[in-house]
Amino acid sequence: MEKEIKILLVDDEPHILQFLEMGLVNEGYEVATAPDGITAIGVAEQFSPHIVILDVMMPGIDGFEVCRMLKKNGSQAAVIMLTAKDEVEDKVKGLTLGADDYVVKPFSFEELLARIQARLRNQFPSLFGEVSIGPFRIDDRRKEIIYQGKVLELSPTEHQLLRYLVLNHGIVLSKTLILDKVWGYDFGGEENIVEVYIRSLRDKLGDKEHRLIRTLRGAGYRVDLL
Amino acid sequence: MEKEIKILLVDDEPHILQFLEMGLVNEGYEVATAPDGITAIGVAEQFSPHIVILDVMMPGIDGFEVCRMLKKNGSQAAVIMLTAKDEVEDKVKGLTLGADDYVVKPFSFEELLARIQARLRNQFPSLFGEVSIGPFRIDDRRKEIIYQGKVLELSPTEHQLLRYLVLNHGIVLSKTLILDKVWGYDFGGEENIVEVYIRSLRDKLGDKEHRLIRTLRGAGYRVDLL
DNA sequence: AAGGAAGCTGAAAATTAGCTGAAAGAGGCC
DNA sequence: GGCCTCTTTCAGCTAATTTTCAGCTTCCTT
Repeated sequence: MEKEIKILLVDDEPHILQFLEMGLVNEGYEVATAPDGITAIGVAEQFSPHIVILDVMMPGIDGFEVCRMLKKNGSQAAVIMLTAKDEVEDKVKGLTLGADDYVVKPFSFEELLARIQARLRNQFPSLFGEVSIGPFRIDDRRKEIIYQGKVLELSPTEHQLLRYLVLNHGIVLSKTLILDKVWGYDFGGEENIVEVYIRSLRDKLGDKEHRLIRTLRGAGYRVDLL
Repeated sequence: MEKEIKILLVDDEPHILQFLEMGLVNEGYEVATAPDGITAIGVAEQFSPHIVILDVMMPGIDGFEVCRMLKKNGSQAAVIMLTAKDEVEDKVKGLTLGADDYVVKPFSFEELLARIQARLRNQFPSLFGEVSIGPFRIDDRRKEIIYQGKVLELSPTEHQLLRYLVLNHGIVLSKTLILDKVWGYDFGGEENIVEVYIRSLRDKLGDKEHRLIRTLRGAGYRVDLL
């Protein structure tokens, strides 16, 4: 597996916090959260995140202040601020105070994700770069998986699943584990969905004999690179 | 066997505690237990476990708090939390407080085992590695047993049984014991099933003379490495 | 050598895991 | 709205696996 990228989320609204956290964990990031500025400073010290996502409007210390303090403490983290539509002039203020990027509420999760990745590429290029594993190449930047030189046409879930399987090739992964890692902890559905997606991947990989993605009855699945 | 891996179990229900302890000891782990959070903190300090398995719901200090305190005390341990189905949002909370993984009750023992091993691999890779015993190699990651260089094709039960026999080679194992360890304490069937499976293993190992898996009439079976 | 207990064996019966195709549901987009 | 893709559920199917069982062999005891 690649090195874990750590993100600290700071927002006073538990809803948003939870929503973002689940989404980001699901994307494979290591996530910590804090409900206010003070906590955030403390957590950041121990957690040393690569990225801090900061709500501007918070009770107590506001986002700008947190940002300033982080930088003062020598944090390497890139800071992305979340700001409401009618606080646009804050943008100027924010940039001068060290924030690296902005996302205006309401925003789509995909947009935030894109910003995060853009930042990471700028700030921590070493963490990036596509991985080649056997006949696979995983290009996170392009969100592509290349198999035997050809780009696979995958749905988002298929992509995540295959990525997870390939990065953990040679290891048996139970359906429950896969469900947790790919679908997330709160997924309420049946394990059968894993089977369905495995099938779809096998189809797209031309793995008719189930040699690439092997089934270990009663145990799970394992990718064997040929 | 990885004899020196230490696990601390914390749960207020004696049933569960005992059940898990037996299972884990059986798997070769060194196990300590604690019935509540306070005790757990104390035990952890002396025992310095590699893994702590924590029930979330406990009288007195709850799992989250214990987790936090452990980390504060500089514990290296990975923390796996046990949480009830309807406490799913706790998952989110837990991860931010330092737990490394979750298992949702009710869970199978196998599932917990898989999580433990996954964690160990992440956190203490040096402790890991497949075991070679005589002509056998047991690779738990791949869930494979190699005999004389060839991968054995085993059903789940066959795999467990052979693994248990080989790890305890040289020791006579009674059918009752085997039944308990491989089939579980609640198995209601006949001991004959052990004979049936032993036979199947002998077949697959080419052990026609019963020299590898020896029968000790009235006592049990013993694996003799040649 | 007979009788009985313990273990072996092959096959049948019962159970279950995983596969599959199709259909229903959920969003997003024009 | 209507159309698209993607996700999820579902039920029937298949085949692997587990379990039972009855008859057989082997070994021990007397």
